[in-house]
Amino acid sequence: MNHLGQKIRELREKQNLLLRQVAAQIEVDTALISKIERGERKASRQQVIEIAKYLKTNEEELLTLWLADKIEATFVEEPKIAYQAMKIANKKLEK
Amino acid sequence: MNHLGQKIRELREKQNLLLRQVAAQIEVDTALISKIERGERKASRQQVIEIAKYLKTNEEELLTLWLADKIEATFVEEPKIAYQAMKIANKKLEK
DNA sequence: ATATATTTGACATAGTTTGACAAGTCATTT
DNA sequence: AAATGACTTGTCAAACTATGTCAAATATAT
Repeated sequence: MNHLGQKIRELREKQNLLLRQVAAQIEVDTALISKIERGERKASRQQVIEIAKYLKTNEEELLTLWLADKIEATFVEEPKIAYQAMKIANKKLEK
Repeated sequence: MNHLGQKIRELREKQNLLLRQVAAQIEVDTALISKIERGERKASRQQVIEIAKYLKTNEEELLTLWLADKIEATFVEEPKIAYQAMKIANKKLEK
């Protein structure tokens, strides 16, 4: 889990930006960005879009990581049946 | 979506049981079972277990359908990126 | 040591989910 | 055509969960 947060942190550090700077841009508290990067809190869809814009990165890529985190959170409590359930869910996508 | 509800209805009808009978066993309102079967409401994990017991079917199989529904619900609003996100999430399971 | 950056925990509040209830439809029986 | 039985639908309060902020704690850099 936490593909999104790791990616955001990587992008932010590469550009030498502070949490506070990202926070100011997307108009939330610094603590929230910190939590998002460490996977302690989920970003909203809209926040992901704004972060992508500010970090000048591909919006769709970030949203994909965000969604992957959501999917993983769904099955993390059910390791025994997760694989089989994923297989079933996947059928929806092949159509 | 709604693998679980369809399966429950199928099992219930095969055994000629009424909604009200299932409802009584798992101690909820009939309306709730109706909604679960039609996918209007999610069953709780515990309800799935109790339904499996009462309908004399494999608990793990029902829980797998229940989880598949939850996974599908996660990506249904994101059709464009769902496939790629599923691919990423899947990596967790191959380990 | 000080200043700056980040993390943590607690909190209020906003938002969502839950299950029950009452009223509704629809099909069958009397 | 009224009554009955099975199921469905809409609404509501209560329970639960998520959200973002604040203040304080900790870590890092100068």
